[in-house]
Amino acid sequence: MPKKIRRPEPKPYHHGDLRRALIETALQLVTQDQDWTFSLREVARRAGVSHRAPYNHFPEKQDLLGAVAVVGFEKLRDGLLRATAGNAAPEALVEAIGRTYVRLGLENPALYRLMFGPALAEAGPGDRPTSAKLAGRQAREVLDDVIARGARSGVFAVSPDDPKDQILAAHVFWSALHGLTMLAIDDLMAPGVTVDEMIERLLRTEIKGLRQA
Amino acid sequence: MPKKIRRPEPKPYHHGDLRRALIETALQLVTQDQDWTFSLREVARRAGVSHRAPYNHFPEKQDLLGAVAVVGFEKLRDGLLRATAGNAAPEALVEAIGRTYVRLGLENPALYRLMFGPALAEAGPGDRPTSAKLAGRQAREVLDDVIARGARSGVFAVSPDDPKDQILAAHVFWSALHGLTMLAIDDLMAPGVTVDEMIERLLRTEIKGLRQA
DNA sequence: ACCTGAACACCGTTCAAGT
DNA sequence: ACCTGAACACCGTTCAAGT
Repeated sequence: MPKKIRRPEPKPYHHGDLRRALIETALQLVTQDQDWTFSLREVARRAGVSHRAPYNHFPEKQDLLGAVAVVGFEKLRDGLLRATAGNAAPEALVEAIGRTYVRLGLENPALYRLMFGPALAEAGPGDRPTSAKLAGRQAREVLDDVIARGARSGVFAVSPDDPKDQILAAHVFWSALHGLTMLAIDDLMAPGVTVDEMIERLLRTEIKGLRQA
Repeated sequence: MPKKIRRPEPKPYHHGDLRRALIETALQLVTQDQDWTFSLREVARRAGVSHRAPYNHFPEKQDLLGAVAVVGFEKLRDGLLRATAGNAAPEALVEAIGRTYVRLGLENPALYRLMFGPALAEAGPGDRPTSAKLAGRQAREVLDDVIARGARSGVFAVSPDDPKDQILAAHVFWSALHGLTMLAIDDLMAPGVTVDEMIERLLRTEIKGLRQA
């Protein structure tokens, strides 16, 4: 029998899946320390590698930020999907997805900021949309689907046969949710106005604006 | 007659109103170069002073960013005030202020990002809201006023006697406008969806959601 | 009171080597 | 192929002086 074949793990990953480890470490900085302005060197330090090592996996710091944002958007998408899993009435679905969206954003403000902040700045090779942007759009598609269901049921003033019409309606709802989440994170709401009040008021307004006249 | 009393301006402002000059220089970087991540040293360089000089007027870089954001919020407020100067019908006022808000934001994306980004992070002495936050709230008050006018005219489903009700309604509208502006700046809208389409759709939805049933 | 210049402890990124 | 370590050109902020 060879002596040390059973992986003594002399150091966690002096080689191995460093790419994944870096994303994980960065995500930890964002989620646990609520720090979305970490330095690449700090990530490398915590991952136990030299400050040069990340460049073997990400051409620029920007690309690591993008990778973290992708994970964030995937989490958001999963949460929204879970919130709309049943086949409730369209209004109830809109309420569920709206509450979930804002809650997920405020649960991890640093991650939300990163997702919609520096991570989106990359250009992407050849003007193609960045992977973070694509992940963001995929999260939004859950909203599209909820609106489409309302359109098909005839409850919403949205054409069931016109995808563009559904997408526009979903974008408006997304705008409201995104704006509220950002204003809440930035603490820009007037004193005395709570987020919960705002969510309920926003949902009532948006649903009314969406409903068949 | 004395020889050189007519201001030979040996150097623009080796002393003088450096504070204002720094804000002006930073604003130029943001507005003309669309760079809202400038360094303090770069601002000092362009202003023709040593990199230490700004610290005589701003305790931290953050405070200069805050001062720039204040100017941005004042410009936004002025624009919104101008757009709602007449006494048009409530719906027309909402449309005018909405279009103006998004237009102003997209006219200067870097400034809008700065205003709602790093500039808001400061804590402010003793938990008092930062001057940038106060300026942001003052800009929002123009929205409050438009909603209040609609409430008094009986067109909107908002109580004319309940300021909180008006503020909530204004916040919802603000959320939608802010969200759309951010999504547009971040280029997160689905391909094929234009900002103009979005503005019109958003205004129709919000006005419908606002109107008396 | 306001400015300069040197200094400190950091960055992101690159180069030249190591295995 | 992936890693290290030195190096470069920057930062924000502070200290010790200058006027």
